[in-house]
Amino acid sequence: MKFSEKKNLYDRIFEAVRLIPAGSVAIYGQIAHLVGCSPRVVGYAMHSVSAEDDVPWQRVINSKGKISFPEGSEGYDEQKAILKAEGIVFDEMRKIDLKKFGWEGLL
DNA sequence: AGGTTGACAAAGG
DNA sequence: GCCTTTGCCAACC
Repeated sequence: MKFSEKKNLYDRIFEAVRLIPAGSVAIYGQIAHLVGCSPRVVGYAMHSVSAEDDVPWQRVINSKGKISFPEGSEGYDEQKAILKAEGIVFDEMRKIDLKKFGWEGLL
């Protein structure tokens, strides 16, 4: 029994994202694998998340280790601020070192 | 009911 | 290392 698969797919994705510990980040593909669907759906679900939801969507980034928002946008700035507050470090290219902060999942 | 879109990923050129 | 193509699956129009 992994997650509440009785719920909708989005809810499963949200739960998976909630499992990400502070100070770590996960890529879409990882979440997708956890819930058993394609990364696109994860991205769509993230966009569907509301501020009222208790989902740390900011800890979910793309496989390049970068924030999936266009730089200079509100979402980008906010997400970067939160991640920095959680201890995530950005390099010169504004990328996150997945070697250190990459979430190992349920490993 | 059907076509398009999407905060993506992996492989190929 | 960058751009293009393919796969992917659910939500949205």
